[in-house]
Amino acid sequence: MKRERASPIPLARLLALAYRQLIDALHVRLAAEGYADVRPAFGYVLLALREQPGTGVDIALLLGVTKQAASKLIDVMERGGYVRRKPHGDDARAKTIAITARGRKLLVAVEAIYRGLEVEWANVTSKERMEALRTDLRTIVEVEHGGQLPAVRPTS
Amino acid sequence: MKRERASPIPLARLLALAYRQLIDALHVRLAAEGYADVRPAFGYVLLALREQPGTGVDIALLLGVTKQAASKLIDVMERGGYVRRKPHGDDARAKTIAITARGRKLLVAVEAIYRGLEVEWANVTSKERMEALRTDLRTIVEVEHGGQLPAVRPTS
DNA sequence: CGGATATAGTCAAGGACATTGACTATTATA
DNA sequence: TATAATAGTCAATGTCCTTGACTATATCCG
Repeated sequence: MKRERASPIPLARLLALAYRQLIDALHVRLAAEGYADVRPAFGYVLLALREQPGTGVDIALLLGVTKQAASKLIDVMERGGYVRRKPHGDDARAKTIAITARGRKLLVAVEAIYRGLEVEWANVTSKERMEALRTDLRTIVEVEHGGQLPAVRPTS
Repeated sequence: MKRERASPIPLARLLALAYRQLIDALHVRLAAEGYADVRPAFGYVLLALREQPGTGVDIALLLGVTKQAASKLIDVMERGGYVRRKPHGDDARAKTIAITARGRKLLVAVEAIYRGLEVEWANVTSKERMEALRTDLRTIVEVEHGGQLPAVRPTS
């Protein structure tokens, strides 16, 4: 016990490290399953499109980036076969971006990997503590944003 | 209760949102105190240099980036007056990077802000839950890295 | 000892990924 | 129906990181 007094590890650092750990492990395992071209933002987009298709602007708002950035991301996702652009029925300016079968398969793979990772985490704490972690983080984020989960903005 | 069954919010998303929330609030408050030029990586560097000076390579390893990237960051931090480069006593190739008085003041300000933010978080959960959060995150990260906290790599 | 090799730091070029700005086509408004 | 707002794209730029190349100094080892 040299000097435990110095400085507790900043919570921000712990959050960053835990996040990176999760994301890095996810992408390692995805690559092993044949999804080597997946970028972190893909998941957020596909999760939104799983329920129903959306426009480029929808996705820009979802991610909290400009529509130009969203457009480029969709380019990449479309090249990878995860989404498809189609003409929009009601609005000739807009395009409908829809998830593809491959996109849905990716989501299923991601969810399986996340389940595995969360089990691993629960093994070093406990099922209850992991539940509390999830609940508390959600509460904290929602309170700050008036009960709604905000856009993601994965990086910074 | 429409469809609660759909999909639980991924833990990764909660971690990312909580992290951003903390970092964004920190920088807003720092700017209000006259530290508008502070970048997220500053804190990690200053925290390491608070105990003792280090070299550029030390900082590159700390951040998990190349020494070129570290060098540029140090340029910025030196321009801001938070660190100072000095010739290294023992090694004429190396330079000693030391924290300045302004750097120390910034750390004190950061810590005060973090304390305030963690109190705010504890107000929406509880002191005990926040303690558990910190403990569990630390455990999870340490277990994955053999009992040691790894480098930061803030973004990605 | 002294030549091969490793290391600290920097400069330069390029890449990844975002931004702002400008533009077209279409839709909504007044 | 003129005017303003909106969806999408292209181009240029900015930030921050990387790889590659280089100099100066330190260390290793035959």
